[in-house]
Amino acid sequence: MPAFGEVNQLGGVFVNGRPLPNAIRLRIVELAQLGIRPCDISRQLRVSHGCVSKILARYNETGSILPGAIGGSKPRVTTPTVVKHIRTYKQRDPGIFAWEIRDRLLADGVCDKFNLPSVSSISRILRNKIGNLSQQSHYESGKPSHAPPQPALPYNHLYSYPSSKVPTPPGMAALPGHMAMHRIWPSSHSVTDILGIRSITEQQISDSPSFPSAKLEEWSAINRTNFPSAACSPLVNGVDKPHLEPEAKYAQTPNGLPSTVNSYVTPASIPPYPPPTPVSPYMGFSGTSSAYVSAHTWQGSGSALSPHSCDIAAPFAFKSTAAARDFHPVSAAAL
DNA sequence: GACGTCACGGTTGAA
DNA sequence: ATTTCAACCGTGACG
Repeated sequence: MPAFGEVNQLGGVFVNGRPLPNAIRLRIVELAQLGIRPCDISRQLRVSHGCVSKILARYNETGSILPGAIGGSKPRVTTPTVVKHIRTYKQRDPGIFAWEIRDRLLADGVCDKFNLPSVSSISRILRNKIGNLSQQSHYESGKPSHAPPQPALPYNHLYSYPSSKVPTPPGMAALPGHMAMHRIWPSSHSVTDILGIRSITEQQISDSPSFPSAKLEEWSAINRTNFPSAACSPLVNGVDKPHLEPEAKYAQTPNGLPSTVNSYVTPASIPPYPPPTPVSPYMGFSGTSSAYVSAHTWQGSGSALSPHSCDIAAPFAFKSTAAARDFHPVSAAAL
């Protein structure tokens, strides 16, 4: 369980161990593209400069503003296909050693050096998944390559999550100048379908607490981190801390925009610095939505980003089946 | 003063 | 159901 939020040296609230809300991530990139210096962005959004630096660096590298995939295990190398081959090798030569199997997997092109299971993994497979072949083989022989049923999807596919460690795939050009998150999506859905473009992104960007989790599903399919509560919970200085600001949490503007992002400076009206208030971390999110809404010009203001406003927004089809999970229990508890 | 980097303490989720 | 472990996080400090 995350703490109830901590306040950094700049007065911003953050949740240790958790990514910044996407609204803030977006703002960081937006402001940077407007020519605002990272140090100013840091002060303005009350995010540590190290974090700003990291987010901008990642954005420059991957085109994504989204955080990497948190948690989970490394992609499995012992896919059903590999297991099947191991089984075959073992059936053909019950006395085969694990290291021999390993060599054969490589030689036969079943695996390459990057996904070749370790000898210990192979041993484990032999022990746990294949077991006693002398008993199993005749049973198996009648079955057409009945490898372990799951998972149907290759793990590597699933793990094509956006991450600095997962550079832009060869076929997918980076799209500097706007957030090209869609390029990392393996989904067969159209980008528009996935993203829902503005309607979704506006909610997302504004961290609508009521964001329909269904719209987040795609993301969870490619990201081990089902998108954090940030995507659907209210912000406190950009941090989802419903309990900190229960009222602001549900404050929504007439057009459906929650009041969360409004405290960020909009590109069209960026003062060099935020009020040097010794900010209550919650202050910025007190629900004064009007500022953001009325000055909601970051999309159409002719800013450097505006030509790609949809593209900017697009990446924010944050998907998370866990988003609701993350958020609601917290808010429920807070209430 | 600005900024890149990294140790740290933290969260997460598959195995 | 619980534990382990390796992924990621943002902060804060250093250079």
